[in-house]
Amino acid sequence: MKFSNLLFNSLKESPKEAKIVSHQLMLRSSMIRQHTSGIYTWLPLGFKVLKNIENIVRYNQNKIGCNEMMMSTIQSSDLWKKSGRYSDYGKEMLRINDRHDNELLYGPTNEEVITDLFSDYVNSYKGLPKYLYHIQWKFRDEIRPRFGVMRGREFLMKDAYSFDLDHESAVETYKIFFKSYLQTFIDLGLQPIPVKAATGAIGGDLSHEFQIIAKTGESELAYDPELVSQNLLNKSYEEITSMYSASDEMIDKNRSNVVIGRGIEVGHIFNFGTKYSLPLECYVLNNEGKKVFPHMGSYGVGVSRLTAAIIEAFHDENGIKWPFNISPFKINIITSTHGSNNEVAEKLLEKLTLKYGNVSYDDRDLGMGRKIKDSELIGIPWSIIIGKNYEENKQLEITNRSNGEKSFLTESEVESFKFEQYTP
RNA sequence: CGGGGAGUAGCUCAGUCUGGUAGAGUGUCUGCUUUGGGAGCAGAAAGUCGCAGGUUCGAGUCCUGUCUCCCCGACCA
Repeated sequence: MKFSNLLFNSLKESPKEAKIVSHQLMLRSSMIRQHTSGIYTWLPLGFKVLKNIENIVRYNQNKIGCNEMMMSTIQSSDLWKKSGRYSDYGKEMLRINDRHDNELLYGPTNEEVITDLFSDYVNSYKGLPKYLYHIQWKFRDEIRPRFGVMRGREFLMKDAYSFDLDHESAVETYKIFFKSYLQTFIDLGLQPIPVKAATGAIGGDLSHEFQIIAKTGESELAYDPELVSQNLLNKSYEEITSMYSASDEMIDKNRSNVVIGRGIEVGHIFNFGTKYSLPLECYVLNNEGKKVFPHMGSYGVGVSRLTAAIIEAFHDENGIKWPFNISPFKINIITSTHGSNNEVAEKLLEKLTLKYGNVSYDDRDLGMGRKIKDSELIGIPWSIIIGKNYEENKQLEITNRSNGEKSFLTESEVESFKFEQYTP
C-alpha cells in the first residue's frame, strides 16, 4: 500500500477528549474517528489492526474445535423474556421497535439466541459437546462510555458458547477454553492474568476474567507475582488457578505477598450450567432416551478493546509499537529525495508485499522527518529508508521501531532479512 | 442518574466579563526554495460561532429553552 492511496492524516496534537494514551494515539494515527459517544468509525489503519487481532483470536478458537458462525446483531425480545433477562438487563440493552411495533433489541450478548438455535439442531447426547462462536458487533448502552474503544457502547466481541452433557464435562470444556485464552493473549504479545471473577448478569458458578496489566486499566488487581514470572502455558489449569489473583471488590485486603496493580479486562469466561438451557427448553435425549439439559458456558474476548489494550502495553513517547503480527503494516518503505528512488522503492514494495502481506511505501512528497515521525506514530515495526546511503553505496537503512537499532543492508540482504523476528 | 466542565476553521485554542465587519497557531491548497527528524519564504481557501427562540439599530458575546460532547462516581468485553 502506498501512502498516497491511504486514508490517513496524522495529528500532531491530541484531541482534547482523549485522556489515555491508547485513545490519543488511535486518534492521532487515524485509526478511529468518533461518530458519537462510545461509537466509532474504524478507519483503514484501525480496521487492519482489528482484523489482525480478530484473526489471531479466530485461529485459536478454531484450534480447539470451535465452530465459527455469525448471528445477527438485532434480536427478537421473545427469547429474552423466556430467559428472564429482558427485564434483568435493564437500560444497558438498546431496545428497538420495528414498524409492526414488535420489540427488538440490539444484541449485547447471545446466550439466548445460541441456546434456541442449538436446541433446534442437536437432539441427541451424541451431538455433545459442541462449541460455537462468532465475532460480531455488540451494543451495550453504557452509562458512561470512555477511553475511546476501551469502553465503547458498540464493540466487537468474540463470544463462544459451549454445550456439554453434564457438569463434569462442562468443567473440562471450561478448562480447554481457559488454556486456549492464555494462548490467544500470549499470541497477541500480551501477558494475561487470569482472575477469579464475579459472574454478574451472565450468571453461573465458575468464572474467570483475563486481565492485561496497564496503569490505565479500569480494574484494580491483586495477584501472586508468580503468575507473571512463569510461563503459564506449561502449567495446568489447577496449578494456575491455585495461585492467588483477584480484582476489585473480590480483593482480600489482608493478604500479603501480592502485587497490586491495575488491569484491562480483555476476556471473560463463564460456566453457568443450565441457566439458559432450562428456561429455553433446550434439551437432548441421553442414552436412556431421557431429556437432559446441556450444561453451558460462554467465553468472551473484547476484540475492539484489545486494540487499545495492546497500545497501552506497547507504546513510547513517539507513538505505538505494534507487535509484528498485529501491525497494520509490517514494513514501511521511505524514500527521501523526491522521485529519484521511486523505482527501487516500488520494486521492493512488490517483493516484500508478496512475502509479508501488508507492507507500505510512504511515497508522499514530504520531508524525511515527517515520514519517519508518522511511521513511528503508526507503530510500524520496521522502516526501510532508501536515501543518501542508497545513492552513495547502494545500502538500505533498516530501522527497528522498538529499539531504534539500525542496520545497513543491500537489496538482496533485505530480501532475506528476518523481519518477522521482531518484538515490540 | 448525581456532581463538574465544554461546544468558535480538519486539530489545539483565544475572543464572551464590558454587544459594534470572525481571530491565532497548526494542518490544507498554490508557487518558489528545501530534501536524513513534523524545514523556509510568499500567497490562498476554509467557520450560518451546537441548535431554536428572545432582548437590541446591532448578538460569538446578554436572556430563555434545547441538543451534544467530555470529566469524576455507581454497571460492564
